[in-house]
Formats: sequence, C-alpha cells, structure tokens
Amino acid sequence: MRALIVEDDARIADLVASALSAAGFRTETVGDGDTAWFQGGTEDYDLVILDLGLPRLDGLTLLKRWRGEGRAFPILILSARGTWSERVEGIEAGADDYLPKPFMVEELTARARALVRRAAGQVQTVHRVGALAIDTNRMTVTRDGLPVALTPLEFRLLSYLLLNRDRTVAPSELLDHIYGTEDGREANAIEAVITRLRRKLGAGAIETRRGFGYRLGTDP
Amino acid sequence: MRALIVEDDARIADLVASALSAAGFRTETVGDGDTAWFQGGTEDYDLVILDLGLPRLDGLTLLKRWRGEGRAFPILILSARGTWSERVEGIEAGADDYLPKPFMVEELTARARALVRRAAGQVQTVHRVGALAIDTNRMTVTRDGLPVALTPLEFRLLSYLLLNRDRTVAPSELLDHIYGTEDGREANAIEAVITRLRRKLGAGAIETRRGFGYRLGTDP
DNA sequence: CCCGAATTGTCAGCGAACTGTCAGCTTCGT
DNA sequence: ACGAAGCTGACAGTTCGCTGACAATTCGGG
Repeated sequence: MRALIVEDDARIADLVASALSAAGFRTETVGDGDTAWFQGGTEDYDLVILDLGLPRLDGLTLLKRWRGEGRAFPILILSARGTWSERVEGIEAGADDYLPKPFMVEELTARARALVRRAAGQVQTVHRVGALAIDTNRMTVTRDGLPVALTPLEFRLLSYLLLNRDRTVAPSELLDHIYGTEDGREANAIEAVITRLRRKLGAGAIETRRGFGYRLGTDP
Repeated sequence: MRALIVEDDARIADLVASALSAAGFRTETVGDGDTAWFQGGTEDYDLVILDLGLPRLDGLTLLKRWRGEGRAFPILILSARGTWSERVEGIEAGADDYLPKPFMVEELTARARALVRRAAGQVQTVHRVGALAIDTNRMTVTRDGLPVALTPLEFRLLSYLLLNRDRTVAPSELLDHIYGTEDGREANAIEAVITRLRRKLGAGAIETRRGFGYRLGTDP
C-alpha cells in the first residue's frame, strides 16, 4: 500500500505520515502542488491525502486535473475550512472522502483503510500465474485449485512480484518494499523467504535471474 | 423489486443505483426532497434509500411525513454524519436501517435484500454456517439446533463475519465496524470477544489466519 | 439512589508460529 | 575448474494470538 501525502505544513505532514505508516502504508510526502502534480501523474498510488491550501497549485485544481487525466486513485481531502459547501465541492470534483481539520489520527487511518478497501472491492483481484491463483483482496493463494497457506511476509513478497511480474525485481528492491523503512536485515533474509515460498508454491513459481533478481515464473 | 434512491450527490447515487441493479432491483433516482416526497407519495416502492443531507426538504422530515401518511415501504438511511444519536433519531422516526458513509456496496446490497425480505414477511434471515444457524432478524443463534445466548457485542462481531464470510477480516477492520468511531480500544479487545465466542460456538466456528485476521469456519 | 448481575475492556503469562541469521552446500557463468 | 551467487536446513529471538483473572462499566430492579 503506497500513499502520497500532499501537505505544505511539515508538522501535519509528519503526523499523517506516521499514522499511515502505523496503518501499514508506505508514505511519500510532497509540499507543493507542482511537485504533487508530477508525482501523482507519473507514479501509481493506492491512496492520496490532499490538503486544499497549497502553494503554487491549488488542491481543488490539482484534484480536477488528475481526474481529467484519468487518474483513479482514492483521494482523501484534508481541509481547515470545514464548510459543507466546500465538502460538496470537493466530492463533486472527484474526491472520495473529506476530513476537516483538526482531526484525530484514528479517524484518518480508519477512513484511509475504508477508502482502500472500497477501491479494492471494485476491481478483479484474482490473478493467475501458471498453476497459481492469487487473490489480493481475500489474501489467499491456490495452487492447482488447492489452497496454499502463506504467512504475511510470504504473501507480501509474492504480491510485490505479482505487481511487477513483467520485469525482474532486485533483492535490494524487495528489501525496501517488503519491509518498512525499519532497520536493515541482511540481504539473505529475502533468499530465505524465497526458499519457503518455493517449497509451498512449487519450484517453478519463482525464477532466479542470477545477478539481477527474481521474477514470477512464466511456466512450470 | 423497485427501489427509490433519494440522494443529491450524483456520484453516490450512481454507485448505489448500479449496486442495487446488480442485486436485481429496478431503480429510480431523485435528487431533492420535494421530488422525493411526490414520488414516494404516489408510487409504491419495495425499498427507499434515503440520504439525510438533502436540498429543499430535509431527509428526516421527509421520513416522518411519509410515515405520517401511512407509507410503509422499508427505508434505509444513508448519512455522512454517523453519530449514534442520529442513528437513534432516524430509527425512531421510522427508518428500518441505517448505514453510515462511507460504506461498502456489498454491505448496502446485503442490507437492502434483508430489508425487503423482512418487509415481505419472509423470515428468510436464517443463515447456516456449519453447525450454526444465525438469524440476523431475530438476533438469535443456534448450534446443532440448541439455542446459544450471545451478548450484543458478540452478536455484532459474528454478524460482521457472517456478512463477509467469503474473506478474511482484519482485526482493525473489526474494530472499525463493531464499535462506532468512539474512543479506541486496545486491539486485544477483539481477541477477548473471539475467545468468548469460540467458547459458546465451538472451537471450529471462527478460524484464525495468523497475521491476516479472522473468518467464519467453513467446517468443523 | 443503591446494589448486584451481566457485560466488556485490560492485563499478564504462556505457547505456538513466524522469520532473521548463520553455516555449509549447490549451482551457475566464465 | 574456480569463485561468486544463490540455496537450504537448523536454530533462536521475536512476535502474535489465546486465555484466565480482574476491573470498570452498564443495566435493571427494588
């Protein structure tokens, strides 16, 4: 889960970032509208937290432009001015939810989760790769139709490979994405997880490209 | 099955309309209280979805007027402001159910179906899961035919798992849905309720997927 | 208004599952 | 054939979830 935080007040940005991190998101923060426009236009996020009072490019304008471009990520608006008409305006412009400041962090994380769930519920979440069927919504995996029990870490790793199944993913990249920005594990940790995954999914499920990294196996 | 959707936000109205259509309803949408009052007064519906924040005629007033006229269709209230007192007020005014925004469309359709069934006098609200029979209308549970006494909290938790029985529900999601947006409990509170439920329903009734969450046991 | 019972949140200890590390082995590319 | 990269089994530290006990809160009745 990747979240973009668009907020010029550094204190609030930090608050939001730590709250979302605790809720399982990986967060990136930008402080002005121009940068946000660029980031949101080129990267894919699962959630965007958008402050309306921004320097250089107004939040509402930014929102409309993104939607005009067909960007579909869920957007949650933060605003100091909590009037009803402004809320309606935000929703009409394509926001998915609206939270007036000041807010409780619990409420923020609760709504963030709800948004992501809602967005996820509307897309097809079953992906087939060889003999595997991976349901990212129910968080289940079957192999030749039989359910396979994965641990959370294994599932996260598999999901990331699935998300990038068209290319080879370097171990260092896996380290970055599977774990938060926490303290560093030895690179070998990834290999251990790969081994455990292969034991459960079959040897051909994940292929190694020596010197580069891993990718989902195209065939058994 | 004919449903009237009273909602001024076009995006939400569309969402609700498509969800109900998929659930087998014929839908009509109106965007303000006056028109709704006319439609609901002259036509017969099997279900009305009512937004409280309406232009021209407030939702609650509309509801009371309809009931005062003897209109008996089931009414499901949608509201952004999810306070408990408001919910009580809506129910007292004659609403049959209440759903706070943001909501999941699955939950909406599930409740809509339940309302219609209830109104039709078909007591088809008994769900069977393994040895359990759960009556969401009379709020009773039997295990192998013998009644089981659940506390309100236990029943709410069980109901939510029942509503989402096809997937694994994260503890944090349970926290969000079982309790209002009230002050935060420790996550451990959920575990305590689960333990008490298992003692009453049998160990296999609720299964744990470590690291992911809970789901209703498919079999003993 | 007070008392007792039922309900429900919190805490601490325990056991099991998860996962990082290490050491030795295998495999691959040159 | 050799070295580096990757694999894997074993092991141990840590986390996660379960549960019994207790406390706080709610609710109903007298």
